[in-house]
Amino acid sequence: MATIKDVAVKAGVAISTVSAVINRSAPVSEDVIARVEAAISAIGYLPHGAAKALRSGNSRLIGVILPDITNPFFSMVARVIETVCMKAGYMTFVYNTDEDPQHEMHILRMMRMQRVAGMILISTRSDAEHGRRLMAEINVPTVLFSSAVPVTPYDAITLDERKASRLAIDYLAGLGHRRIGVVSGRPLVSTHEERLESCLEALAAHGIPPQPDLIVAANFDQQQAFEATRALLALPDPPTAIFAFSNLMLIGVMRALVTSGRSCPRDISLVGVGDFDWPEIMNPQVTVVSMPAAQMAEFTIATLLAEIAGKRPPTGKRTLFPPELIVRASCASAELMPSQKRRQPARAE
Amino acid sequence: MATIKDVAVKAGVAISTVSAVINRSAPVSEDVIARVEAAISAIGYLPHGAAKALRSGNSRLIGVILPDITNPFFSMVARVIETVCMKAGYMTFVYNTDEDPQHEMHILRMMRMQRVAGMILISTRSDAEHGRRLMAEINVPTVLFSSAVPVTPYDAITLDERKASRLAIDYLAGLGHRRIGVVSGRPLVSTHEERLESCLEALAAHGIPPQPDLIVAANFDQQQAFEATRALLALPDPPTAIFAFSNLMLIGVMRALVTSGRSCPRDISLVGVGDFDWPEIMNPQVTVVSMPAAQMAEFTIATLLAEIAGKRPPTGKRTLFPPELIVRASCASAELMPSQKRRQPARAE
DNA sequence: CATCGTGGTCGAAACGTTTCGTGAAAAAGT
DNA sequence: ACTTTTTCACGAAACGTTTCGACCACGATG
Repeated sequence: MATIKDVAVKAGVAISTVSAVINRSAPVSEDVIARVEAAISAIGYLPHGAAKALRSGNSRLIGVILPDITNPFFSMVARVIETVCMKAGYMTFVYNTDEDPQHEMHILRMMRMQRVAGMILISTRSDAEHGRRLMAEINVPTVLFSSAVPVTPYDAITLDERKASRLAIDYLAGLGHRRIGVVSGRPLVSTHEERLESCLEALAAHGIPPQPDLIVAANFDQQQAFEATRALLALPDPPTAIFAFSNLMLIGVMRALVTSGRSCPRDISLVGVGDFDWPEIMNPQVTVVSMPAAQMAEFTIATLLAEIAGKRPPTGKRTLFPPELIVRASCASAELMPSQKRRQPARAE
Repeated sequence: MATIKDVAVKAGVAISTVSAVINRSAPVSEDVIARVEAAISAIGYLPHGAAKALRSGNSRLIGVILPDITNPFFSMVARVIETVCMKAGYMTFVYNTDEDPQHEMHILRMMRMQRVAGMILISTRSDAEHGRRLMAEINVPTVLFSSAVPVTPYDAITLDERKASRLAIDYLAGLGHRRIGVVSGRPLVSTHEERLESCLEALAAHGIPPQPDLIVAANFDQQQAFEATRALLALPDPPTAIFAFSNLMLIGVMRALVTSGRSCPRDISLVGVGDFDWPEIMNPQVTVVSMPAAQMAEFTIATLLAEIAGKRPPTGKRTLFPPELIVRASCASAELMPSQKRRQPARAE
């Protein structure tokens, strides 16, 4: 491979001069610029990223750590980040954790070895102990997305989780539902904790006491949501509506409904959080609490870039974005439902 | 940040000795190993990736270039690659091209600046001119996935595209369909060209002459497939079945059906290529030609890793994987369809 | 006329590793 | 007891850049 030295001899100038024209870091005469550029394209020179990074102490690399790129929400976020970063002259490493804290630590280590200039961390555990281990491992500008880890000095960008729950529960309760199943996420994840807490508050506000048997945790996992819903439906007095904490879990719930021969919204109503790209092709078209995902992603990467540039120091603050209820066809009034007596408990299995 | 030198002084040994214990690249006494390891964890030393890469000439980086990570097919492939690479001690750069050749070239350049050890290139244009430009830019072990560029020395892993078309057309023709719409991809992409060619062959084998007005190209794009389908449905004599060349385009077709008030499979039958994760929640559940995506991805990365390790030189050969027809509920016998006379042409717009 | 920038160029040091040749000490062979 | 081999540790060079101080020529300033 050609090096900067080859360019220098070909153009008949010093190495440092070539560097100056490449980076426009010092004044160079028109004449020399032309010669150097000619030499560069003549021998097909491409700077060596690692050498640049080593010497300049700036890798121009950004790490993105997320639960699962297979989830359309995260892949969309990753694309936004990639695009913005590329424009700013940064490359991105995107890595999946599957929400496994140990794996997450490993990835963090790899990113630090690459001396990333900054990181975006999505949806990790958020208990204090994990927070401390995280902080020990991170010492690079970082912003948290879609989750809030306590006791960190890092900025966080999230949905207004409490409002999201309220939107869903108010809607369902407004339709007359009193037995509302909640397919929640994973304990210790802030998204889960906050949504769950305000779910209970919203239910209470409608005079509905906590019904522990209707609240199941499915770890933000599609298959677990499927199984949890099967269990919910097998209850002697099953819920008339279900609120699922994520898009993938909503899919799990829907699969459980078709497997059990339930029709939505005739037999049961459904609300999820997180929208889908093509709701028209789903059966039924689901009512969801949507989030301004693209804007959130843009704000996140802008915050990180500003912090890296040293323009804005980390404030440790949290920025909330407002959710929105999108009503489609997966909910019906509780009064219009066929009486629960008429329906048999799901066949034993 | 701590350097290897700090470790060396802390452990009271030479720098080269520390390097030897980190990389197990030379015999070191138990005693010294212990001292060095203690020093490493004491000061929290992490090797500097760029320095390693620069000196050793091995970045341990692999580039993955794909059209769009948002497409579930590609995100799944990316995950498989990430996992396998991580086990082999490589990190991955995943980048989106949106099938834009110019952007693709730019990404290629960035990857070469990072001195990636190898690349996986997915679904690019495959005409000879682009192939030449590509070859000028690439000089690193590479394997092509899901597309074949002619005149390259690189291995390619693809579906057996001809069989995929045959499976779909045989099935549809077997149901009695004679007017079969084809929502194809993008000219110059091998996947498109081969599928289209064998579509025509398969149609001919069933005594169906080419019907140019029923064949539309939608660039593998969901929205374009939507529009193309609208046009197809507005034809005086619309098709009774549609074959879409990709998962996303199939979604576009389905959206067009919904928007036009067509019911599938009553009014029109549908086959796509590429399966969906949760077909149960779709309306209707689609019949598709599926591909063994995970196995293909594993084979691809294994091939690349072997080539990087120098175990297997690039053969320039192409490996085909067999597609499979998965029959679900989106196709009906042409004879059972309401007569086409009874149906009005789609309302003008 | 002496002095002071200033635009343009250069050479060399440094970034944090790996690698290779050297050599001392210990182990093995005669 | 003397060589030969093996084992372990070391020092220094090199990887391809950036960056900084030095230098020179030249026009501007006092």
